[in-house]
Amino acid sequence: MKEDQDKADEVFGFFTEIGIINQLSTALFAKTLPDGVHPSHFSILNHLARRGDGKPPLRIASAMQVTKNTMTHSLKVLQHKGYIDVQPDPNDGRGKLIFLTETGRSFRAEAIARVGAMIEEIIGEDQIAIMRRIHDDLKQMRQHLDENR
Amino acid sequence: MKEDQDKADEVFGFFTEIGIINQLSTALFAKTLPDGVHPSHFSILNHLARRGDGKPPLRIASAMQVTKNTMTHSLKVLQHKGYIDVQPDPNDGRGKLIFLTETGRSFRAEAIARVGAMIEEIIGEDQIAIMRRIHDDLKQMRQHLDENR
DNA sequence: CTTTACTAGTTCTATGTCGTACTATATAGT
DNA sequence: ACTATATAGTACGACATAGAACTAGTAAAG
Repeated sequence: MKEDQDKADEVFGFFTEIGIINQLSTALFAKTLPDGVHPSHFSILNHLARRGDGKPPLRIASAMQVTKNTMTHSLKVLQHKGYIDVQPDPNDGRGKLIFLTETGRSFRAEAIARVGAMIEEIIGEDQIAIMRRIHDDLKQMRQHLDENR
Repeated sequence: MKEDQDKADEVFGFFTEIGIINQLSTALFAKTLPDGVHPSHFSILNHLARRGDGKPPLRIASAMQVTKNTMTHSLKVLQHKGYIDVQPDPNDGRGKLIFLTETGRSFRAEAIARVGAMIEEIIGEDQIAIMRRIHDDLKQMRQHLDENR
């Protein structure tokens, strides 16, 4: 019983640490982004730019690990800001396809530049070393949680 | 320039992984808690039980890494559920002190039991090993971010 | 074909969190 | 003592996110 408690404490402490790091990095990121754009919204633009646009919302939602409800909302915001273009899927009457606009691409470029500058300022050699050291372990942990949810 | 881009990608990828792990673990945790109690609310009860109650909201807020606004809201919920007791601070006319009720303590005990069972089911030797391996690095990263926000 | 089951997206509602502004009390500077 | 500044907590509004119920279109079974 005592050991169970210790184990629970260890697990709890670990995920608490993860949560705090996530909170701090997200806040830092949000402060850096222009025009009050939320990190999750930037992530969508970034995903579309890197992996290619013209994808349906549901695909993007699963890639971003959010529900489709959230994606509907986020896309509405991005569309209203003129960063994306929403078109019907010609092959599926229910579906839609999301495209980056030129405005969206240049916004992303500017955001990347700002974030890059922030990273230069805050993330040093030590932090990069930590990231490299634990990256594989984190990936494995993520996969395990993903498979057991 | 190319190297800057690579570095930014690496940093971005790292925090993305952290974010996903946080999201998955929080969701898992939330599903396990009884009575629809939010993880952050459980954390408050847990904190009071472990570190001792009779503390002012602001102290709890800084320990939980949330703003005092959020703490006001969370405490209102916990008070409404009868898990905590809010009393004026006799030494400070502005302040309040938060105490766990018996209901709150037994709720926490039940939650601990459920979470413990969930952990037994999902977190194996490999995961514990990962946690131990990277714990110090995570702590260091958290401290660095905390000092540079 | 027709019916049934599934999938894509939206709407509505609820909730946790934060930012800003505010009140009330406490402390420091003069 | 008095004034200025700081601190504890609250009120209000904004927003990202999730769950449940719903619409519309697709696919599979008979």
